[in-house]
Amino acid sequence: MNIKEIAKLANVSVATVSRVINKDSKVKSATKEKVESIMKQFKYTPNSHAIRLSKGVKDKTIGLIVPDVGNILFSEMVETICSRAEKENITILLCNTNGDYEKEKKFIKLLMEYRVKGVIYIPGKYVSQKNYSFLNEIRKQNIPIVFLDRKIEGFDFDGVFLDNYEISYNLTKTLLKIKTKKIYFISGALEISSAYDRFLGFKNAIEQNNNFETTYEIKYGDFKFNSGYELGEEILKNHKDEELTIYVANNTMALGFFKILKKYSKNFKKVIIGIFGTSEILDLLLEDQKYVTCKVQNKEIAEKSFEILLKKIENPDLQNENKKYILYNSTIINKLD
Amino acid sequence: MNIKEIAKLANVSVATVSRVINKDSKVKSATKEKVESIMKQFKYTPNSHAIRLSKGVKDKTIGLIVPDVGNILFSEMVETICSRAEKENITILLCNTNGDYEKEKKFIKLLMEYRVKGVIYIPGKYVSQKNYSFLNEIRKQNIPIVFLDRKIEGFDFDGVFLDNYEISYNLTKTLLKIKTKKIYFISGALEISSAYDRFLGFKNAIEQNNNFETTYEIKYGDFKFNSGYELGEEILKNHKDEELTIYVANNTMALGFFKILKKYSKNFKKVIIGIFGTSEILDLLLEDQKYVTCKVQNKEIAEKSFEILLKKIENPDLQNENKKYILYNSTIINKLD
DNA sequence: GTGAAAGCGCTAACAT
DNA sequence: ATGTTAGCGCTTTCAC
Repeated sequence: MNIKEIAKLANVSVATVSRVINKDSKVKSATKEKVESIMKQFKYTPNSHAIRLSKGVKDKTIGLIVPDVGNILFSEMVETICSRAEKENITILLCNTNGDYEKEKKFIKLLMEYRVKGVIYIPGKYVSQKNYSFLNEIRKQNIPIVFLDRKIEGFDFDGVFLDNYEISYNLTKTLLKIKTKKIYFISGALEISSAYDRFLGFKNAIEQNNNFETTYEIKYGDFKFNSGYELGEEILKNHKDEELTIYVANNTMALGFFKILKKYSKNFKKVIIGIFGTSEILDLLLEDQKYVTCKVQNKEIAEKSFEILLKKIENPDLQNENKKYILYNSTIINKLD
Repeated sequence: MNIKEIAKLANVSVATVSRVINKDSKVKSATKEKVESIMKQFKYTPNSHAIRLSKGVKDKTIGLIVPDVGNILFSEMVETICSRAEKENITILLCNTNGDYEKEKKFIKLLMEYRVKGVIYIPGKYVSQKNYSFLNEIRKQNIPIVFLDRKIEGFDFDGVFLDNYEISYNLTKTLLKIKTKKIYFISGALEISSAYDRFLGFKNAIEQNNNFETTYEIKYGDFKFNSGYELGEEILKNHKDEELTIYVANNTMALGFFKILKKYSKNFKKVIIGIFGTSEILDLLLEDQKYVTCKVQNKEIAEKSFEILLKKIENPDLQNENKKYILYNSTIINKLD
């Protein structure tokens, strides 16, 4: 149903219909009502592209692909990007993927169709069996894309990340200052690049810094509260020693771990905790603990990713320049004594 | 710069340029390169509306206006709405306002220009001196709009909210079961409808349920962590009695309050806390406390707002039907003994 | 391999 | 107060 058909049905010209739509000029109220009733009857809604094309409106929109806006880590990134975008009069199409491959693919295609000016992409898991060629397609369209926080192997795009490996390595090294037989590692899914790099940093730090005196055991979680709680319980209920050393790969799981730790804490004389990332609340909870942590610069990397994207949007000639991978390091916060 | 001009500069037809843009058919590589270099040189990017108009693509987008996506309360709402929207193949334009009137106005106008199919609107403060006539304009365009969580006085739109008054009234009533001389109320800005209704429920509960034996003092915060901390300190450092009763109007401020309470807790024998809303982390912190709280159904109201919007989008005839204001009540969680 | 031209659905200037 | 019509910038069929 388009304006022409409405016009015909109402026995008026398209111009009149257009006027009615836009509550514009002086249309006789009789005709106005007739047109409106026809529009209603046929559930007509004007085509936004036609309107905007004829009005000469161009718009700057970018796509923002996020695993889970409900997660405070990402929502802070989204907020940062929104605020910067607003200043540039750039509008944001928000795509929440749940970390799901199919949705990521669907959204990328959608954004291409929308002809967005650029994309900031926080992937979920990278599954090597899956086909990520949709990333090639978007490149062919010359739409700049910047990875944020997590990467997909094998694609040469710009990206801004935490230096997960390095930070985790240093954090573990600090943790090892307290001699322990064993460290439990509560990990995120290793298909997520950040989780993998954190694990790798942890593993290498152990292997390179203690002559293998310390062993470790890894538990696979999903970066969420409950998995910290549940994996924590698995560990706590089976651990007989009065000393416990544990490394939790993100702060949300750490909160879950704390919840269960409270229940079991009487069993342990000494609990040492390493946590990748902290937060105001975590600090509160950790007050009486011995722990090692670091600040996660999520807002900073989000902002940086936007700046890079902006530059690419404004200078399409840079599009095929060398891609930038930027890593943000972070100082270790040592509260071991 | 448009396709025609590019064509002219490259000495080819628009059709050829179009083919180059779309990496489409067999274009001689010489011509292809020539066209591409011209496009690059003039920073040409095709007009998305023209493309989509000619391709016959229609899109369903809605606008989502939020004070602060970085706030977990709202980000959970956003997540809920995103997920539902994705199922309906509806795309979301995210507008982060910072609670700022000017931005709200700007975004509403933007969304009208975009001809979005509908809007979900979480306002910031309602300032009666400001001019909210942009809401009339969007109504004239027949774009359905649903208020979420907070309202603007004087506009007859659909909306879904917590029953802030009722819940707060009940919460306070429960709190009053413990006799106290005075209750401190850490409030949000009263220009925010939810904050105001919570205060009103609190006030009326006190006045109606204790023959005015209990007095109260209100402190004005901004619903954020720091304001719980700072207002908490104001209260704690001046309160001489060993008993303290306090009502915090949202859970984020409650966390801030906890932080400062830890510092002062030795001064008090008995601290009773009322908190509007809770969370997994708050529960953790409250474990050894006497408190009254309630679950805030933020996801539920978000989902409901989407359902209402969807119905309006699908049945434009309902557009001018009676507006719905839906209030979500919540049971009080009583941990006083 | 390339071009000419119709058409996508609307707006807005100009006519009447 | 209403109609006619030339665009808006692109895609796509059909010719060549």
